[in-house]
Amino acid sequence: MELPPTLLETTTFVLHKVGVAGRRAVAARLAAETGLSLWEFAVLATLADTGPAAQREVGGRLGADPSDMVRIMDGLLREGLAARERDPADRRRYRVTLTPSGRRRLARARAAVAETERERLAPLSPDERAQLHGLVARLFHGAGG
Amino acid sequence: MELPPTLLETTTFVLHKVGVAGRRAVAARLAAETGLSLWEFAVLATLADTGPAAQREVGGRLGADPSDMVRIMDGLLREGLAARERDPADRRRYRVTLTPSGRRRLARARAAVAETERERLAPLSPDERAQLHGLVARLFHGAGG
DNA sequence: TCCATTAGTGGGTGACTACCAACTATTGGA
DNA sequence: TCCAATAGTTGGTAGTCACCCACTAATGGA
Repeated sequence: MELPPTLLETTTFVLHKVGVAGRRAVAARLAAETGLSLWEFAVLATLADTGPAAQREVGGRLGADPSDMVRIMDGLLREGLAARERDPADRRRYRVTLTPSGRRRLARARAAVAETERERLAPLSPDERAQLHGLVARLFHGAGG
Repeated sequence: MELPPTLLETTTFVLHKVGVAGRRAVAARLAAETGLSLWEFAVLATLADTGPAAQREVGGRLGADPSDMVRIMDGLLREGLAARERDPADRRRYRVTLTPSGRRRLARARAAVAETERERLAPLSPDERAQLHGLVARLFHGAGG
């Protein structure tokens, strides 16, 4: 692909290409090494980072539709990576928790993601990687998610 | 969206989010101000940057499937932004050219893209924008497109 | 002259994403 | 006690994206 200068000079364009390729790489490795989808990984990570939570709260954090959350959670339950029980204080809610098995799977997933990350960012020095992360993080927050 | 640290610390993740949001913003503005899709813009830009070319060559440069190129080109022809005639030297090929009208539309499109780019990258100083562009460009080439 | 190859075309698919509407069970306040 | 609001669930849609196959017309070399 010998892209024309007009496109190569557009930061947004290159950024998008790199972002999509990166996401694909992470998703592929995650699936191959842990059997998890990106959404499943995100949910497990959320549970680990913020503790047990209602299904809707997890979905809200990740920007996932409640109806999609159900299906993601179904998969995690089926594999015993997460557990859910009704919240005694409000029985409409679930209290979703990470199981020990889920915690182990998450550890493997983190490693897979980190490894892919290392590969993809290999052209940059550690300083540059930190720079890049800082810049896109600012854009991320600046754009309101 | 209060994303969990695990995801926020993953450069690939944030990069993807920013990339997709940026692309959407550019596409929306492009559509609103010029009626062009991103692919149509890319094709016009390619024709302007590299001169008249066969349909397949344009598609090859952009990484677009030949069958998709046909449909994109149909739209451009319908609006009189591009013209195609059979290449006399090899009548299987088309020789696709940019019309004056296409050139004017492209100019407007470039302005729309540049404006959106300015908005999206507003949180960064000019130096930082250049830095970001340099970093992602290296990743783009490093990853082989 | 025959045939493998190439440019362009038309029709279509499968994956993914992000949605939406309608429903049940439950809650908490009027 | 009644009811609006909420958590979760089910089923389904619409758009995009990147493909793939089969076909025609034309080419150029054996």
